[in-house]
Amino acid sequence: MKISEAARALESLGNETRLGIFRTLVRAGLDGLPVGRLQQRLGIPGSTLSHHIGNLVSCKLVTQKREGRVLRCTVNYTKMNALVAYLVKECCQDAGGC
Amino acid sequence: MKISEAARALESLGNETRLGIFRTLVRAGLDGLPVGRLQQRLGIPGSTLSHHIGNLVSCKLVTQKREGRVLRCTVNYTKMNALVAYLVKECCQDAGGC
DNA sequence: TAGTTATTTCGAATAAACTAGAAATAACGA
DNA sequence: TCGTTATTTCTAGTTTATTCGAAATAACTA
Repeated sequence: MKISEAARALESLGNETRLGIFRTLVRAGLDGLPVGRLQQRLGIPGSTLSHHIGNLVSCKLVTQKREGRVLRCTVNYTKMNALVAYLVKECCQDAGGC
Repeated sequence: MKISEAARALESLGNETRLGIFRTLVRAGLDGLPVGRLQQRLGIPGSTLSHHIGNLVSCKLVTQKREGRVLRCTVNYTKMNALVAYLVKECCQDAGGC
């Protein structure tokens, strides 16, 4: 993972509203949640919510799939795990290991 | 860890310059590095570097200790690990487990 | 096709972050 | 105390993010 890609994802999660959306989706698991359900749970105006979800999708932390009238959002666990791994990798390498 | 605290730390890491500083310190391990050494390695103007280090320190991802004329910066591994844990905790809890 | 629900896009106001030069402070050694 | 090195604080210009109402689009149902 490139540093610019990691920074982009961390920046996305570094907004309290987006982190709230993301954490709600993490708890929801593999099935995810429709946008409207997120709106119910979080109480955010639709345009604001859509803007933040778009941000999470654009850096691939969240994926979306249309199901009729509903857009279902799901955490991209592969991306999440890669991001977590990026933060800690090569730890203490310049000092000869932890 | 509160969501506001996690978002604050993620926001800090979500800037490419700061992420570069942080990753350099992660690789440096427990001994960390003086500010000047970071400046040599990263080639950032002093005032900009100081500003970003201050940001990392203010959200406790990095600690500083004066050693004579030099200020040594070290990653707060406890905080780093807590942040990583925050991102993945309660995963799939609303769906009955992963 | 008309109506309804779900969601996005547009637009514009407000707020905040990033950058870096210059000046200030801190700590040491002569 | 003076000079030198290390780092921060000040300041200001520029850029970028956040917010949300209103209007537009998408998909279904009658």
